[in-house]
Parts: sequence; structure tokens; C-alpha cells
Amino acid sequence: MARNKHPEETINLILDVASRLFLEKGYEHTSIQDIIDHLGGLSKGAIYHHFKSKEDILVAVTERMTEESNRMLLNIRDWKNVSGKEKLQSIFKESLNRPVQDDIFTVAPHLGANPRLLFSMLGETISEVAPNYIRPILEQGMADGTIKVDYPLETAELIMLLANFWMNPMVFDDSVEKVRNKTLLFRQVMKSLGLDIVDEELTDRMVELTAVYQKHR
Amino acid sequence: MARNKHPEETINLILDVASRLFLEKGYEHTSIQDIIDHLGGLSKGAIYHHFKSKEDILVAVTERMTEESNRMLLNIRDWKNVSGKEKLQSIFKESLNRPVQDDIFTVAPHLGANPRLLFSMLGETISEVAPNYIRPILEQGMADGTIKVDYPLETAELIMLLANFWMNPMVFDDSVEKVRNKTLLFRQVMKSLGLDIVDEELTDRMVELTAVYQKHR
DNA sequence: TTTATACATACCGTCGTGCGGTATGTATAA
DNA sequence: TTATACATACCGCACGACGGTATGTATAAA
Repeated sequence: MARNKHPEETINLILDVASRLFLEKGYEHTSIQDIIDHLGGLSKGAIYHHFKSKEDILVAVTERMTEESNRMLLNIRDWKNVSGKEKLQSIFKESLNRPVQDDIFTVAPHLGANPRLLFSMLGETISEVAPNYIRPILEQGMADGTIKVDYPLETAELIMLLANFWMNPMVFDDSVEKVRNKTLLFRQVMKSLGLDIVDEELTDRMVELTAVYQKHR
Repeated sequence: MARNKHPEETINLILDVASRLFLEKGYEHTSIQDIIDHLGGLSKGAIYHHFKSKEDILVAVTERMTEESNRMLLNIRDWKNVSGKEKLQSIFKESLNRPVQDDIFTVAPHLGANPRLLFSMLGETISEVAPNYIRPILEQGMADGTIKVDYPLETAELIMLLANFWMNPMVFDDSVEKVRNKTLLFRQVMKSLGLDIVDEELTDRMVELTAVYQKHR
């Protein structure tokens, strides 16, 4: 295959293919050869020129997946003249209404059968999202009086763990009813922590997404 | 190697070796050959006679690991003349004081780097322990008036997810201070759910275990 | 003595990865 | 402008290790 003047296009192509296959078949059941076969002529050498290992591709894939979400978080975090509580509320709304959500939910079968990708994504959430986006917002809320928590960092982690992992129907392959109960319990927990930000609109949307996911598997 | 009159001894030997290696090096970085090398003369044929795949060994390893813990849970669950709340309290105490805890904490480096084993264990906790041991106790507590929760099954899952996974220093490689804060926050959450069962003795023991773990890595 | 089973051995296809080689780009200095 | 020097994109084969299987043998149980 001819040399590409814009190598980032090649890199993106590899990541596109890898993302799709990792989601569809799982990281461990996707071979380098599988990726090559969907590259349209590119070779094994090309892959190992741009990435030093299969693991390295996984890391890049996860980063690219969370990138768009992180831009949204960064944007909301830095809003002016908006209280911490309102920002947190906005994040929940935005996260659930992103159009990509539906796409992922239709293509990815049972993330629980894909522990590598799952833990890679969870790791990003815990080590990047929680401390750099959620915690500052909680701290702002503590300062402006709209939020009262004792351990902002740990609370941030807890929120993300429950919302992104426990309540995610793809992780434990939950039924609609299961997700509904989880969401309602989550609402109780949040409220008891002084974070009264989960309303009925959100629980409904959560249930709706679960139905979409359940239909496509 | 000569044929063993008691094949379960061979099975146990294989599981002993596999458990140790999975904990030490991780599931994916442990090869079948690695296991054979530590079997003292046994061969690949022996392994594949008793187990149908490497994955199958992982399942057996996780089951054996949780077995002892499950016996304890079963015992407490079926105690007579003890309230639900007291049973739940006993479970926490027992879990943290089991001598194996220290052993595991000294031998296993960063479970986060071992997603296969980690999720296999988490899966057992969510699909076996929560519904079959914790939920019945919560329901008993609801009946005898010592516990008030709205969603016993989901609450059981939540408790196990936080206690066994989130607060486990081996999963996210947390510092002592981090675990202390997580534990204190967990105490708040439990209390707000009407489950006022985490006392200072437990938080102290949690911190102590973390220190043991941090020392040995 | 027969039969079931515990284990050994030889082998298969596939995997991730390293690497020598080549083609095509770009920077620079004559 | 052009020759030269170097960097980068990519090819494709070879390798060793991997998980798994087919088949053979020895031994315990019946």
C-alpha cells in the first residue's frame, strides 16, 4: 500500500478498526490479523510501526473513546456563574443524552465478557475523570454552598463507579427492571450524600438506554 | 508420573499452583507451561485431562477462593435467634479477620493489573454472594425490624461492590489514607441507608490490612 | 481379564512481535 | 535548482511461545 502523507489518518484507521472489533468481539478474541484484515491493504508492519504492542492499541482506543466525553466535562467544569450543583446535574444530563451513547449500546455486547477493555475504561474514569473533573466541581459546590460532602475525591470516585460501571447495563448485562432499581437506589444514595441531583427524567432515560441495549443483543 | 489413586489430589495440586501463579503474575501472563513447570513432574496431558481449558482453571480457582468465605457466610446466614442487622455486622467482622486475608494481601500484587481474575471474583460476588447470602439477611432484617431498605437485592450488590471491590486496596492500589477516606465515606453511605453497622473497629482493621498490603509490594 | 481412567508425548494452527529491507517523503546546502 | 542526507511509512517473513488436541500407555478398579 502506498505511503500516506498524513500518517495520523493511518493511525485513526487502525484505531477505528480496532475499536469496532474490540467492542464487537472483545479485546482478547481480536487478533492483530483480524485488525489487518479490516485495514484495506495495510500490513502487520504498518501496525507495529505506529503502535508498539497490541496493549498499546488498547490504551489508545480507550483514550480516544473517553476523549469526547472529557471535552464535554472540561467545558462544563469551567462554566462561569453556575453553581457546583447545577454543573453536576448538567454532566449527568449530557452524559446520558450524548448521541454516541446509543451507538455504543447497539454495537457492544456484554462488556463483562471483555474485562480488559472494561477495566481500561474504568481506570481512566477513576484516575482521570474523578479527580480532574468531578472533584473540582464538588469542591466548587462546597465553596458556593450548593454541595456538602466530606470527602470530595472519594465521593467523586464513588459517583463515577456507580454511574459508569455498576448502573451500566452492558457491564453486568442487567435487565430493564434491574437497572431501574439500581438507578432508584443510586438516587437515594446521592440524596443522602447531599447531592439531590438525580431526577425522574434521568432515571427514565437510563431505563430507555437499557431497553435499546437489550433489544440489540 | 505415576497414576494417582486419588485424582482430587492432582486436581488440588493443579489449583494450588495455578492460584499462586495467577495471583503472583496475573492470569494472562501465566502460561500452561508455567503451571506444568511447578507441578513436579506432571504433564500437559494431566492438566487437560482434569480441566477442559485454561479458562476452566480460572473458574475453578475463583470458586475455591470464595468457597471458604461462602461457608462462613452460609453459616452466619442460617444462625437462629439473631437479628438481620447483627448478622450483617458479624459478616463484616468475620471477613476482615479471616487469617487468609493477610496471606492474600501479602502475595498478590495489584489486582488491577489482573483484570481477568479480578472480574471473575467480582462476578462470583455479584451473582452468588449478593443474592444468596446478603439479600436474605437484608430481608430478614426488614422482617424483624432491624433493617429498612427499599431494594434488598440491589442494596446487597452495592454493599459488596463497595466493600469487596472499591475499598479493596489491591484493586486500585490505594494508599492507607485513601482507604481510610473510602471507608469513612462508606460508613456514611451505609448509615444513610439505615445500615448503621460499620464501627471504628472495622475502619481501623481496614486500614491495618492496607498497611500490610502496602508493605509487601 | 476387561474396562475405565490417570497421565505422557508428539504435534497442530495461531498468536504477538522483531526485524531487514524498500519506497517515499522532507530538510539542507551547494 | 538540484544533489544529498536523512527520516518516516510500510512490507512481509520468520520466530518462538502459546492454548489446545489426538493418541498412546500404564495402572487401578470391576
